[in-house]
Amino acid sequence: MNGPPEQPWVLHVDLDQFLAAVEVLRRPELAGRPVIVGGRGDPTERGVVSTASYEARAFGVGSGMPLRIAARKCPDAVFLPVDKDVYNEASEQVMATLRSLTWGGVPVVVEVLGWDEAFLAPGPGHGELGDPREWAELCRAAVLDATGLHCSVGIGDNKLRAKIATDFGKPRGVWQLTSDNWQQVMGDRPTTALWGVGAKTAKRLAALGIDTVDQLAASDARVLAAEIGPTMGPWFHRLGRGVDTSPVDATPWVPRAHGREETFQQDLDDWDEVAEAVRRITRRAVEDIDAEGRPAARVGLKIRLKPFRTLSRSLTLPEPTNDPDLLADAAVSLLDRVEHDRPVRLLGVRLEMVPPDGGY
DNA sequence: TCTGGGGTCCTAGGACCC
DNA sequence: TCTGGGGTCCTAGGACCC
Repeated sequence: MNGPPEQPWVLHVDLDQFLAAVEVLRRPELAGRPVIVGGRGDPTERGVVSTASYEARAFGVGSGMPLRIAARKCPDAVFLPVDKDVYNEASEQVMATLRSLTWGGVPVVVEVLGWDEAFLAPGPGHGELGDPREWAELCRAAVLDATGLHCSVGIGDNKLRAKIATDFGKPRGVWQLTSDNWQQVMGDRPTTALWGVGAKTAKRLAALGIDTVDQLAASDARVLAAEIGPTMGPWFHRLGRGVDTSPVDATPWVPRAHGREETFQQDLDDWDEVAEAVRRITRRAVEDIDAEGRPAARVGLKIRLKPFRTLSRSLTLPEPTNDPDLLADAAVSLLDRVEHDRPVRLLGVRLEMVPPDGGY
């Protein structure tokens, strides 16, 4: 089954090694060198790799890897700090370029997925669309021309298939995945090849005798519903068949929450210091909800203890507020619900905002 | 060897109400 | 003496994604 009939094709555009590419763009002398962006750019600190350039990936460096390990694998790499403002700016330039495109005589619909990804579909009332591969190449050329950044494009008959297709096209390529070749391309692959199936879910499915996409597609949806849940079970079953009817939707994304967190270079033993850190991190989170213009309705605390264990605590405020002191007090009060018996490695404060139309 | 920081959505159980 | 059935809200935690 495909997406909605008015969107016969969906494209997924994904920038190649986005953070590293943006850094090379402003420092051309780095071209061809292994570049690793992550943390504060100091591989002796606690932190992980956000993006490694293809040159660095050749040494076995990848996203999520601790910077210290990355430095061991690739000692000659250039380590750079994450510079959000610059990536935001580059991202907006890319998205503006995509929004300016037309297909079938009308503007495309663009759904932004993050810094470096977007879904595209022909807009309502479009005319003849031609070969989507040709259009995908035009799209790649437009992004390169406007920003100097390379991207890959997945073509699908729905969002799910377009998204999965992109990986096969990387880097700097185009790949098409539809109901015609879904089973041939995906059938023998493990369930983790699907968007939304991670290691934990794969293990649960394996316990039901489901290891491959084919087996998931052939499974009994009622059994999955009973074993995994009435919502997730049938959804996984649809994933196995590549079914997705959700439209590409240009409605601007409305954030529901903002959070800040911090991993300490040295674990905190002193719980007065922990409380102080909670206050400091809360104030930073308040900046984000202030920028949004909506007060917080709930406060959540995330705390990682050593040995490695992550806890969360949360509460609903009596009244929504953006008062930094009230929010800091609320966040600190959540510490009372955590045993003070182990050193703290990470603290996070999450503020859930009042919905924009919700009122209160 | 050590495991970031920013998010979203779903589930399950308890409290509470009618 | 036995405590239904439906609904909402709150909290903790799991899983996943980029």
